[in-house]
Amino acid sequence: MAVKNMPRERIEKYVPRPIEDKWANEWARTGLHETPNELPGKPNFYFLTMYPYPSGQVHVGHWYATAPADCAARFLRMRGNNVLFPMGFDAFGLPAENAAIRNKMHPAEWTESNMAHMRSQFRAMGAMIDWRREVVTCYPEYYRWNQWLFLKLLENGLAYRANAPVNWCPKDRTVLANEQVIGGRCERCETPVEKRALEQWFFRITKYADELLSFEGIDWPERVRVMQTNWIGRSEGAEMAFPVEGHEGAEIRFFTTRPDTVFGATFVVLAPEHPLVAKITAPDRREVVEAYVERAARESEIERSAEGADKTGVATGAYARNVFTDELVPIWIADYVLASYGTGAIMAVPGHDERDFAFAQKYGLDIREVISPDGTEHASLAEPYMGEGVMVRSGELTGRRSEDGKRAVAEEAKRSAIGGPSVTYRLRDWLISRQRYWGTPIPIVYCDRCGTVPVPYEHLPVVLPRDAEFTVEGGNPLAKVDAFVRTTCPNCAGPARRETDTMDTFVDSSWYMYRYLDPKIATAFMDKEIGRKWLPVSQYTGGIEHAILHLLYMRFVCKALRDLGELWFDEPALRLQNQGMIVFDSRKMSKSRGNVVGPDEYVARYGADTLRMFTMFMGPWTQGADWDSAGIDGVSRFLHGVWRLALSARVPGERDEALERDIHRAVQKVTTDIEHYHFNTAVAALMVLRSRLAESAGPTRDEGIRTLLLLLAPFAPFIAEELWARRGGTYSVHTQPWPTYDPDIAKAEEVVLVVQVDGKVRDRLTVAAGVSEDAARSAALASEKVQERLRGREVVKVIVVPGRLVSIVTRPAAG
RNA sequence: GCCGACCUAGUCCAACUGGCAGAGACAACCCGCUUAAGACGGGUCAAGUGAGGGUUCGAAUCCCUCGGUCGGCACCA
Repeated sequence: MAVKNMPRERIEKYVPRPIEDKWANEWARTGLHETPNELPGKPNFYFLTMYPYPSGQVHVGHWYATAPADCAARFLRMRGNNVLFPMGFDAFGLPAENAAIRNKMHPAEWTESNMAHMRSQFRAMGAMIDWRREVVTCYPEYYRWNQWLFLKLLENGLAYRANAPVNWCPKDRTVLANEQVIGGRCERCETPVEKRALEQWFFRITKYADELLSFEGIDWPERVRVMQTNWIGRSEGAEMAFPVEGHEGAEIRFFTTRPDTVFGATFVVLAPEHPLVAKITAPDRREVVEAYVERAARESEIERSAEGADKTGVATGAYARNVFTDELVPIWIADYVLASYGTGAIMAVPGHDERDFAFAQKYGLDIREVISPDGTEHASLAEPYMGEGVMVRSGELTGRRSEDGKRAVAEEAKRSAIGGPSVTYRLRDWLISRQRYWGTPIPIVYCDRCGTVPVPYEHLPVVLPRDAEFTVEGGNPLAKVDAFVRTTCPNCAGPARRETDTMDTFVDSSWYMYRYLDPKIATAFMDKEIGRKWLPVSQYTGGIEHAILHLLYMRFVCKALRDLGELWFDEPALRLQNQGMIVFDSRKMSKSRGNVVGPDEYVARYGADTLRMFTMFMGPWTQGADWDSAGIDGVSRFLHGVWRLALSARVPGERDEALERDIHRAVQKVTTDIEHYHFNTAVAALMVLRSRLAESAGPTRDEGIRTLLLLLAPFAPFIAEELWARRGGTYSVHTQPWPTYDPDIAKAEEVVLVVQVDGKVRDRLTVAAGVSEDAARSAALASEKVQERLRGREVVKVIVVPGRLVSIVTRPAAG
């Protein structure tokens, strides 16, 4: 190759670090990342990415989340939008408290120093963060609005206190939301969770269950929608009640999705925690029942499910009347019935439910067929039949389709005032109380005279006291701070005690996107004037691990605030894009596993630009990746190559139309790839363009280099800025308009047309790109090689795919 | 157990609405540069798409069965 033999030009070596430091300073000095609330002629675009927990270092997981998001945000800015890309810290939470116990350092100090370090790391990354808008949730300026939110919800019946069996983590010594219990274990420390009955505060998210099932008007990934839908778990059916025999007024209420099977309800099962258990248990069964209830309370969910399909239970000795068959059926208790779902009781239909079948078999209870697939009665059932069919042994309803029977039974229940059609959800109300120090104090005071009294709005914030003792024995340090606990009642001025529970940190993150707009405003949770310019969020990105928890709470709070007249939209974020998780050796990275990969050494060795591009190059962003730094050299070589290319001397030559086409193609490819978050293929397109330009000459080469730098800017902002400046471009490359492309130029002039005969490629013809179907067909049929194959055969069919191929189908010629 | 995603060169990954399996990168190998190694630059090599079946002129792509990996849910009545 000609280029190869030319004397190598002496070009200064690319040394990333000094350049990156220089531009980071320059950007800060010139306020390049400060987004105004309005920019004439440019529409606002709110690009939100999930804020991190200030664990102490920005690890590669954060890079994986942030660098591609930043790339997309920068792209949108170059495309003419006024883009807001804020960042903050989810600064409350357990690790700070645990660190306090370990290191004798106050959680506030620990958090503060972590945030300082992480801010500088984000700066090194080059992300276009507008730090003037930073939100830090552990500052009173922030959390006073958590308290305000709590009071608002309380005022409107959306927050309440209840004694409920809750998930208790014995290690963290706090209550957990259902969402924080993974497989019966604490999400954080993996300790088996216990059940405890405690007075706790809840947010009434279930009120919005149905609305949360609708994703209308928002463009969210199917995967997240499915996960949230399953989590909410809407079930349609009927609620009904059977009276308890010999206990006037007592009845067992239950929910069923199969009211059509009620004629097969041969017993009733209560959860061990069901309030009626003590009342109805027969005297001779009392001892056994109490022992069972006690054992069930003691056992963790892990222990319970460890018993697997082997169901346990005891009879109460009491009976209920199945009002449809008019039979007396025994009432049992068993822990396979959950107190927290439906009414905590079921009608058991062993013939048509797997669990009830197993239970009935074990305890010798009646199994009756009431739904038959074909309408014929069977004497016995070898296994339960769960499908639809024809009702049998069902009184007046015998012979009906089970689908109709559902409605008929529910209506009958309504007519006889024992129940009616009903909907139940798997979703439970959101338990927000945490027995920990490092969180938002719940603004409630308990007064002996006035009871539970909300702290008046004008007394907010209830400030978390600084002095607290953090001990290994745990318990809530806040409860031991006398000066905090002891207070006066806002109502009667008498002595009172403060609530010492703090809020779940998911409360903080359920509305932080509103606070970014003006984190300083002291008169409201958000500056609504500014809010109208930005909200709802145009694009939200974040880890798929938040598909349920955070994203559901955030939607709920948005709807609640809307109903309180504080917001004017139904959904907080119009579009959502989830990146996959970054793992190490196929395992989640976590501090406890000690497999967290720190990015700093890579930044030191290769520069931030290389690491940024590498996080985007590893594979499809949505898919996640196994961290393997093996490929990072490829990206590094690419940037070195761009450096040499951009600083090389001009090469004299003619205009190059083929190169021009390649440039337009690259612009097209990179543009559409970023739009679809296909960063990996966009990087590949940049690599192609670089190598094409490296072997080119003339004015088109110069234009191409300019275009390459513009395309590179969102990916590798530092080197792009440096090279742009060195080539005489005006500051900053990041405020230049994004290059445009002409699809006509990008299109190839000539294409290779593949000609198949009976599925085998027989010839390739070079034809003009826009060639008509007819022309393609005749060209193919005219080909000599094709003619050879057609000898003695008859053409049955010719398929033409414009610009791609001609497929000729033949059969032996007749005769 | 149920639901979903994924499985393509040694490795990570591309491939539009079904149309010649390859864009890019790593590794390996070769060449250049170098006293040498490394670094750097240039090049070469490589799979018939997890297995089996089906639909189609044509399947990595659509359908069915099975296997593997990873998620979500998991006694939810």
